[in-house]
Amino acid sequence: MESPFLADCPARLTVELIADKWTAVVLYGLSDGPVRHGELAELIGGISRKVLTQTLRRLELHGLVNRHAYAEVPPRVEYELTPLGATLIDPIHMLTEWARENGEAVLDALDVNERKPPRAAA
Amino acid sequence: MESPFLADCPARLTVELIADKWTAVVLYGLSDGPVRHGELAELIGGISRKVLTQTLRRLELHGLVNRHAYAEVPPRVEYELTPLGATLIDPIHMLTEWARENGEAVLDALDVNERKPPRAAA
DNA sequence: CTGTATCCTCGAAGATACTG
DNA sequence: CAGTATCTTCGAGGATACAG
Repeated sequence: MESPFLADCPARLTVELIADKWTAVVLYGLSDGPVRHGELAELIGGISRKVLTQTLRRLELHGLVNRHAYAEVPPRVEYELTPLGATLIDPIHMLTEWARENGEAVLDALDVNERKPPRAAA
Repeated sequence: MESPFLADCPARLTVELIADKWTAVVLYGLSDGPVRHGELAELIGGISRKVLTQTLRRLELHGLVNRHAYAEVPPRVEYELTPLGATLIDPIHMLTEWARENGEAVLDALDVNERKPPRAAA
């Protein structure tokens, strides 16, 4: 009943780890070194503080990100990739590069296909 | 107000294209050549027909997948990657390879971190 | 500055039954 | 076999206000 080739395979884990609106973007935002919470929020743009925190928490939990809170006033908290997290940057870069190269083509296809009624295919 | 480095960049497009529970898996399932609807469902496992169809439709719309319906009885419909869609396989493979190599480490981290109360960090 | 709590919306995804 | 329609559930993510 269960699944053939991917059901419990680790690949699924990774996909689910990244497959939300922000995770990949957050990781990308951390790829140049430690960043503060607010800084990261601005860098990314469009993400709410709550969701950013949630995302970072999950990444921390999964061992991909380290959180370092400085006992200062005002508070300062920096996040950075763990060595494990850093290894995910390459795959993510592949995706962004793909986008840079093929993003236009996707938009074109979208544009063309939207002019045709859904199932009037040739 | 808007965003710094990724807001409208094509990378976001790709992430959003893949960032759902099934898209990457479906693409992966098509990476070996044309597959029939039901075949694909079984191959993936755990996906409902409805969601599979929806996913394929969106991929078709974005120019990543081709749908070929044969006028037979019983009906046969095959899906396959377009050349554009095929270029996405490499990045996706990167992810699955990452998972194969680091999936365990992630689970370990998860395991360790779950024994500590959330914010009692050292 | 950082983080949490609460409320709310919206769409993804599942179950099921039905059509071509 | 392929696909659609309907109903429902569930959680991600946004807004806001507040706390340390």
